[in-house]
Amino acid sequence: MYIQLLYMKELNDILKTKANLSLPQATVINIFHSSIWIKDDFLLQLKPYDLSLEQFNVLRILRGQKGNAINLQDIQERMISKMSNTTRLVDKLIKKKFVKRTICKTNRRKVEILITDLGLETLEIVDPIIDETEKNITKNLTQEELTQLNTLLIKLKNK
Amino acid sequence: MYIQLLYMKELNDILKTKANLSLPQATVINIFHSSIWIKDDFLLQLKPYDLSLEQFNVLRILRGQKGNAINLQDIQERMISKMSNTTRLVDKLIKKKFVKRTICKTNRRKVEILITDLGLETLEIVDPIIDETEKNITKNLTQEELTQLNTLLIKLKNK
DNA sequence: GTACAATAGTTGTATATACAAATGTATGTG
DNA sequence: CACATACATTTGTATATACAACTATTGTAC
Repeated sequence: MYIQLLYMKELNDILKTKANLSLPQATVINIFHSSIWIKDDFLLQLKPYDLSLEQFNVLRILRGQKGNAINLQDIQERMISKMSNTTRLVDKLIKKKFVKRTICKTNRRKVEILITDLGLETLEIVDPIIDETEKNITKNLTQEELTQLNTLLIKLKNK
Repeated sequence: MYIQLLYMKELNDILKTKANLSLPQATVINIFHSSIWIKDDFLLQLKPYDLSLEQFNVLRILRGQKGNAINLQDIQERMISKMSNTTRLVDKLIKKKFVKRTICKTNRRKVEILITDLGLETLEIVDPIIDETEKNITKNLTQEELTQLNTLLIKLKNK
């Protein structure tokens, strides 16, 4: 009885979820699944450091400024997902003492964000972990296949 | 002055975001960007019908049951992202009168979810819009390229 | 210089999601 | 049949995100 139920369920899965998918549908689903799969892996790695994926990314953006401050708009442009509320994301990084915020002297509407030493030190620890995760995630594909995948994804978006 | 600033900014973008990316890094970023790009498009299309992407997906899962009820666990297994709290997602669909919930007679721990006529009618309207969106999203790639992309994405995840 | 629009961020509110604990129900063991 | 355990869902709480309204500052036109 149990075995039959299991069999029915698997059959169902195949019928309901795998079959009948058009190529556009399958593509969309596969991209979603890949993205979620990768994101979950990253979050797992970042969790011990109390960083969300986007917080980690913003820290890297700030480090990329090499000591120069950067304002919120410019951060937003470089973010992976253009989420509304970079203010509050930065608030959280401030609370953790990973960044500092000062008001721009030449234009007081602007805010200048700068990574702290603690932020830099944290990146030093987390970076290799993320590198390793990225390598691990892509390890099933050869260099050529990865290049191909990137080419296809870029072509997908750009008319 | 303006032109120079713009130039500097673009140069920066190239240096900071495009260059120096390893193949694994580029792959991860491209998958994220594709996913976000597609999701935003879907959300835009679904917005007039007050449906989130996952709500729409659950409605389609329920329709796939062809009149049979399905419990929360089984819904969850078929969802795109295994988000915690299918209860509350279903609550929202109930509030919109798209689904009904009853307690399973043979196992009262379980809950049986069934799509309503209103839910089915809404799907009839939204389905072609989503189909069109999917086709539009994938229109830059040929059939062979889409097949290739799917093959690579599947290979990426499956060891 | 006053008035108006544009810019840069912030705050409020609603909804979404993650995670843990709690509730209620069913099942297996002695 | 009392007990522990497993199961299916719900609830509580914290955080994340989306969107709109708001504040403060700057630029521009007259």
